[in-house]
Amino acid sequence: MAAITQPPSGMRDLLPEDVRRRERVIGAVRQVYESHGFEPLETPSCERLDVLLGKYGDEGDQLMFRVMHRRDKLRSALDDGALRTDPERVLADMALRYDLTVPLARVVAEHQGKLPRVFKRFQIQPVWRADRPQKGRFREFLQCDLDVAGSSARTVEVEVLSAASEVLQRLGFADFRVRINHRGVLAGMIEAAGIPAELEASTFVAIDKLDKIGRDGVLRELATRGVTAESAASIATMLDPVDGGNDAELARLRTFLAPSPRGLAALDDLAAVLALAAGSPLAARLAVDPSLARGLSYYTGSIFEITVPDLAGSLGGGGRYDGLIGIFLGRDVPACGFSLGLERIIVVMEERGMFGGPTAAADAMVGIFDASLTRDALALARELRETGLRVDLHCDASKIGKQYQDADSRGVPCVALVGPDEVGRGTVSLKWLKTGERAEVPRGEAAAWIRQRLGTT
RNA sequence: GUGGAUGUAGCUCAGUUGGUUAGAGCGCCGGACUGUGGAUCCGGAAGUCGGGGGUUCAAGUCCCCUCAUUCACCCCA
Repeated sequence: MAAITQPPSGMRDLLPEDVRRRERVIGAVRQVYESHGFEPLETPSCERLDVLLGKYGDEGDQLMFRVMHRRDKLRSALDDGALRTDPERVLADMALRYDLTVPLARVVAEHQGKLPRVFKRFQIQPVWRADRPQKGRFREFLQCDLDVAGSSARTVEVEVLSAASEVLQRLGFADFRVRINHRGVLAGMIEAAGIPAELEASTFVAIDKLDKIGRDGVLRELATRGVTAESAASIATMLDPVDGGNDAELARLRTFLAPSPRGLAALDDLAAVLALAAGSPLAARLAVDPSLARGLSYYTGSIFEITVPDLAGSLGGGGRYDGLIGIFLGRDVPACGFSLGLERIIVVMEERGMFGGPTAAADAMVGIFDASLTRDALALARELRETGLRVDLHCDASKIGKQYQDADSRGVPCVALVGPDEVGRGTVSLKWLKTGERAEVPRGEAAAWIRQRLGTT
């Protein structure tokens, strides 16, 4: 039986063209993040299990890829009395990181003395989730995170969202929305609707499905989660859409949240963020949406999500998490961040044809006229490379026509060749494949000839 | 983890109520064309029909299991 050569489910090989596309997108992300004054950070792919568990909610704990104990520790774990009741906890001591936010929180706690009081960091690294793959969802994917730890100023929210939306703008997206809500608003809604606090998390989930299952769907969902019909109806009313934009939405919510001081404070918070964003390119994208909930349990304040019409999930999400670092450090440090999902951005860009044609690996290829002239070909390639051109060398002296064909099939725009005649005259024969133009020029002028055409075609 | 759809050549797909040696287009390789790619023509290679089991005289086709892909749910980037 032949070996299975597919990578593990939900994980992918990236062929050269894939890598080039990703690098283009990553380059844009990095450039924008750096332009906002954020510093790079990298952390290990694994974390201790205790660092990760309990930070994301039950679902998150289950979707973590765990790393088993090795050797003797594995053997003794197999003898552990708790093996049957909690095997995943007993058999594993590490897990692949599930996001980049919890590792950041750990780093802030671990290296507090070495980091600036307000730490603005970006991090572009893969994360792993043992989810079932589907469109735009993978088990290994790259997150592009941007966070500020150490400040509760609302400028942080605006900076983080501005950077994320500038990335998308620069990549050519014209139709994304930045949805924004606040955990305090949600808590206030639940309080005002008379739903007991222990149903809060469950209610979040139901509310979050509004755009997918509609108002009636949310009512049904709330009922199955144990919310009374009266409370559910009250919540549904609070979610009804309003005309007139964000100000009207805030005003409307203010009437519902009157009985909840926490809810009103959260509205003030949201209003502050909107006010700071006013007049910026971000402002036109921002949409207050009381149905946005988000499942990760560490969020405490504003929460955000960026969506486009043609993808069910989001291109990115984030929020404020003022309690997470405190779990590691013992005293709370406010923090807020956003994460763009590289794969999802690429899925949409590919579907929309936003990448254009394939890109070539080299600017020119040097052919080998025959085996006796191999050294001359090597020398020519060297000369051209010294001028900064990307130059491929045909690997052998196959038939000349074949060599031209090889160059063309790889998208290399130019072939340079030295045969016996050229050696005698000190020249190079050049051909520009796209136009068919041919020329024989003195060796020293070959690079200029190529460069001139690279710019124009 | 739950549900649906789909697995035939490198790619896209045909393949009749089960019936001889499983086909096409594109791509690939070679030739026509021994100092120049793309066009045309000619020729060629390429398949454990995802894997295993079953039914049958006979299975790419029917049944079961399994694996993979994909879409949706859950949740999320």
